[in-house]
Amino acid sequence: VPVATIFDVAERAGVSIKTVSLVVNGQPNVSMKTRERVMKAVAELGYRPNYSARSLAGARSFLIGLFYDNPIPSYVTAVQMGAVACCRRRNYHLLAEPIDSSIEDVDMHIANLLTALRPDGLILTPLVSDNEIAMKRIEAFGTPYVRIAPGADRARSAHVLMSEIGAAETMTQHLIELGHRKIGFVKGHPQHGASHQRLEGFTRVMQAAGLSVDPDFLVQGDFSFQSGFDCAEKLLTAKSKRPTAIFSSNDEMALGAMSYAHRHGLSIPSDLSIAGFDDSPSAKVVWPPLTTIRQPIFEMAEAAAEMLIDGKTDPDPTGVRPFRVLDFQLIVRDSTGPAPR
Amino acid sequence: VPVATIFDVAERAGVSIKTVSLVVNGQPNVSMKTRERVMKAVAELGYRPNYSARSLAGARSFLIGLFYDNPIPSYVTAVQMGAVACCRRRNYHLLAEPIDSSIEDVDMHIANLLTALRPDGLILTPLVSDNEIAMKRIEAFGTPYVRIAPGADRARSAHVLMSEIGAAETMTQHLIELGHRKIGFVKGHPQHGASHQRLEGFTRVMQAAGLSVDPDFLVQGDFSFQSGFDCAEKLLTAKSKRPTAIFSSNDEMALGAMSYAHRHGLSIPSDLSIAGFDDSPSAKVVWPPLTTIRQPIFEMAEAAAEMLIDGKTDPDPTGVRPFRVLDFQLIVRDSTGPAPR
DNA sequence: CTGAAAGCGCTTACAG
DNA sequence: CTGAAAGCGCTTACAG
Repeated sequence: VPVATIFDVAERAGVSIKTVSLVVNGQPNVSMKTRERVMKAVAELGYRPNYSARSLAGARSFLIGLFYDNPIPSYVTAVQMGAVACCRRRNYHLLAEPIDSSIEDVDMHIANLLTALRPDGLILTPLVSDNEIAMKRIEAFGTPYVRIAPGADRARSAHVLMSEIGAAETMTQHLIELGHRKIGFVKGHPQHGASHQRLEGFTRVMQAAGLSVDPDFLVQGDFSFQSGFDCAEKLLTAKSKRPTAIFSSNDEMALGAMSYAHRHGLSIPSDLSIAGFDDSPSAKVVWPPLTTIRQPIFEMAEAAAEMLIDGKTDPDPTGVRPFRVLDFQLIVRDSTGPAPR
Repeated sequence: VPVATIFDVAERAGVSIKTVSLVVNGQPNVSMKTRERVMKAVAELGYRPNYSARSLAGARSFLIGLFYDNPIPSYVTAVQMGAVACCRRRNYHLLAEPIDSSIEDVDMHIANLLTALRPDGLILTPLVSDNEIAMKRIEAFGTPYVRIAPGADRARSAHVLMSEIGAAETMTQHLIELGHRKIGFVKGHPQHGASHQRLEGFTRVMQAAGLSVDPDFLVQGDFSFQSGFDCAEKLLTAKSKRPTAIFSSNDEMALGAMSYAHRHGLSIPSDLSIAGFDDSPSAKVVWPPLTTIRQPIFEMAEAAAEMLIDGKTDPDPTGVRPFRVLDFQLIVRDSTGPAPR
């Protein structure tokens, strides 16, 4: 199918292709008159610049890569929708790159993508945002990147996050206010830096309230439903001392814990309160609906894409990298209630 | 960052760039000796062909576009993972393009993508796979496309599907075997062609079993959790005659129906059986676990990408378009049981 | 089986 | 404010 090129536009508008290029790219220094003539020709011919040619000739590819490695579909989808929303407004496109960060070929995948496609920027979501190999490779190549919810070493790159600690503190406070004293905590995936912070928030508030954190009440999950189920078993199986509430580092594991409780005849929240983290769509779906923390995932991804496209990723003169902090929100539903007795 | 080009490789291997191009693209007609010399140089320099240059000079962009408009994250993610799996093997990349097919600018989005990025092929998933405007525009441009689960007009394009009718028949049979006679059916999104077929399968088996399909037992949903909730209300509110089982056109609505049942003290499956369609991750998560149909979504997307990359989308001499049929599977869990009384 | 050369559709110094 | 021209890194007839 024949498509209008920059030459066709130039001819129709009676200018050189240079001028067309300036207009199409929104550069200043073109007279109003000329600009209008060009825009008219563009519209009439339905001209759209060829990305490959642009990328080859110029410094931009108009492509943003999104690397993700997160087993939760709702998270992945929300990130993507947010990033695409921004890309659309700016005429960029999004390359979806699922990464298995457990595999060593993260390195090769990334090298491939960078040298072959030359994206203008990269968004890294957990667990990739804490992946040393990935960051090293990207930095060596010099492509700008912004991390979403980095777990550590924040100064290393531009990033967008919410206060994981604050959110965990808020939830813990909520449980304590309901009268819970023995609270079990289900940790997230060990490589997910942000979930260490969630644990920290939990611990801080417990200690501030004068409540000891029993090591038996701290169990290691991996964000999966199954691990939530298993952790609940560990927490609830010791009859002598069992928690009256479980705070899980994400919703998926909270659902697993809930499923365990159901199977063993515990009713929620009268026997056991359960709280999650994420506000995934299933949080509203389960029975009873889950008390959780709303993460502004869509907005975080949107902000990340924006920083990239605006070129706002370099450190300022004092060496500080740009970052954006978005707000979380405690969502109280029916899965948490007053402590029994 | 300086990167090796085809000239660097040619120089190092002592051949012309033409030869390098042939080798890199796996063309025949290069002597074993030359081929090896080139491959060695490629490896030593870490050469990776630039996609923009390739796309501009040649006929291929090595890009596949995935258009989707489906509110269910697990569906979207599965499709994407399947498509990416195939793309990776073949050195293609996936452009993620969420489409709001209710909006009229579907047309412009697609035109933009096609003329600007020149993808080598397009995958359409519901509801885009039944979108007339989208198909017209793509056909006008001449880009190969394959539809996943097209609802109608199958001959129009290459496609991959599973037997929606057969799956619905199987599920309906399952319910009848459990003794259910009054079965409510929750229809899917009206623009989702495949869900018309699910209704057809349901109707067929009901009639074959000599059971009338009460029009009051057919309610219109839109695939959302909320609509499932509302439909359950409609079905269960008439006290005189209420179904003993509900067959929902997707899992999400089945979960909504389940939530309604819970809120109104109906226990599942002893008072009411509920069946879904999809086998989404939440089907295992809810309580009780949901009886459903497993759709091979990942595999369907993988097959679609494969057809595109293999160039197997044109009609054969007799005019038949290629298509692939994958198998569904009935997954019986605890949400369906013997009919009450 | 392999070379030399044109050309894909842009951007961007270099002039004016 | 605008032109003429080089060049980005490939593919692909055209020759041999």
